[in-house]
Amino acid sequence: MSRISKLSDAITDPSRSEDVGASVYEQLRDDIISGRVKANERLKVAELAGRLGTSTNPIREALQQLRGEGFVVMTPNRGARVRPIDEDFVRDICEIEMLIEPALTRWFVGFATQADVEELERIQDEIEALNFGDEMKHSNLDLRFHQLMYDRHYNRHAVELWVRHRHILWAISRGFPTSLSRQANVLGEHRELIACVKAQDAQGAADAIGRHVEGSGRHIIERMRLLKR
Amino acid sequence: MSRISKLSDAITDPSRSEDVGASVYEQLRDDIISGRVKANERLKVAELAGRLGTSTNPIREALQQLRGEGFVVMTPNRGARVRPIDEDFVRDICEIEMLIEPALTRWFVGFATQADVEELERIQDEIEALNFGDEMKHSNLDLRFHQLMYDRHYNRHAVELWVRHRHILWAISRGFPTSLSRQANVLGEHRELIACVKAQDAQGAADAIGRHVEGSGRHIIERMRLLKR
DNA sequence: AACTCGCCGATCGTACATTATTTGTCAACA
DNA sequence: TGTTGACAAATAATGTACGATCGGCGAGTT
Repeated sequence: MSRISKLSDAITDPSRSEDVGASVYEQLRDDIISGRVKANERLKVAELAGRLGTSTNPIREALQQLRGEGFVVMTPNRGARVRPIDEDFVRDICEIEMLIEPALTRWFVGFATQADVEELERIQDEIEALNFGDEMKHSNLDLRFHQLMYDRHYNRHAVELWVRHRHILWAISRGFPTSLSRQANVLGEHRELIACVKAQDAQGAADAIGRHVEGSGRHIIERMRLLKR
Repeated sequence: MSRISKLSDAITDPSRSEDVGASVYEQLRDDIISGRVKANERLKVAELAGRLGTSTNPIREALQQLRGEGFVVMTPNRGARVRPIDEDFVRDICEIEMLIEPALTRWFVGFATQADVEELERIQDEIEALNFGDEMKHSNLDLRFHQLMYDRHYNRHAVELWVRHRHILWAISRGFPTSLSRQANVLGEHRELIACVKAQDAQGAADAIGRHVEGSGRHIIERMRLLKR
């Protein structure tokens, strides 16, 4: 396994020239999401090719894919620019999630089995035991928690949207510390969610997940503001 | 000028055989959405290049973009396959729209000016005067109608999602006749929507647009079923 | 029958050619 | 003198061609 996200701010070392391929995409995507490249900055294929130690074709294809996902905007014969990943972007995504996730959750309440509830509780116990000690582990547990609810939903398109949005938000908030207040809220909302599933209260569960998403978005935006100065 | 649009056996639409401006991307996308290429069919770059009269690079880039948008799935060193565009796909998209459009509409009710209402009524008058006589013209008018409501929304991401979904649905339903019952419903829902905007009834408007989307999706799915046999 | 080797086909990466856009220079003119 | 226009050179995107590499598949050997 040779996928090491050898970062590389503005200027990269051409040291490792072998391998790569699809990871050019990941590199560019990460650079955009994490704000290493500035908003609306022009992305020249030749320059990127030099930086990443490949030729132009992989760059071009990666840019096209990113365009399809909406991370860069391209105008004919004028190349690509990075879409600004700012507070508005986070707000936009979170607002969409505040529409989608409650709907997915509502469905889950009508579908969950006793085993599902127990699994949710098990994961939640792990999360609380970990108590935000390891960012990576916490993120994985949290992912499992929500995946358990969404993964079996029939609307694959909506779930994919959720996955993509979650990836983006995670990439943005990676490295941020989670405030104590937010930590408490996360645990509370998860517990409330489980209770609603147990009680078969679909509306309550939807409301809880709505607050969960909203709080998460708010927290990320506030962290972004802090980082700006 | 060496652009000879060398088309193309069974698969191409003869209507625009020499449209140079039509990009490779649009061609492939249309072929997928309209079902001209079968679900899960393999998309070989060399073959497509031959069919569309270009070399392989434009094809590769178009495929990458389509991958970003979710129309094809690609596995490393094994190329691209078509994501099936079936009833489930339409249902998934419509369900998402049934979440997003009401939210956008709700915002519009709180934002609309007198001039907006008048413009809506003007467009609606045109739609009714046309009375589904010309599919293309009707589609454009309908687009203007909804664009007027959504285009100024602050959540660009949500609006883009709407635009993309609308494009897909339009491409699928293009060529289908609209049933008389559906025609009546469309007009009624538009009028109801305008009335709610006038009365500043956000909830009513959201409900109306929800029914509008749901009805539209149902209609498309039923047409797809008819075409299947 | 299972495993290996080598061929075929297709993708992936590199290099090059072409075309479009931007930039810079200079001269004509008010 | 400052502005504008055209034209030329640079810059970068788009398109073409080709070799390298990987995965599948069947023949042949043990």
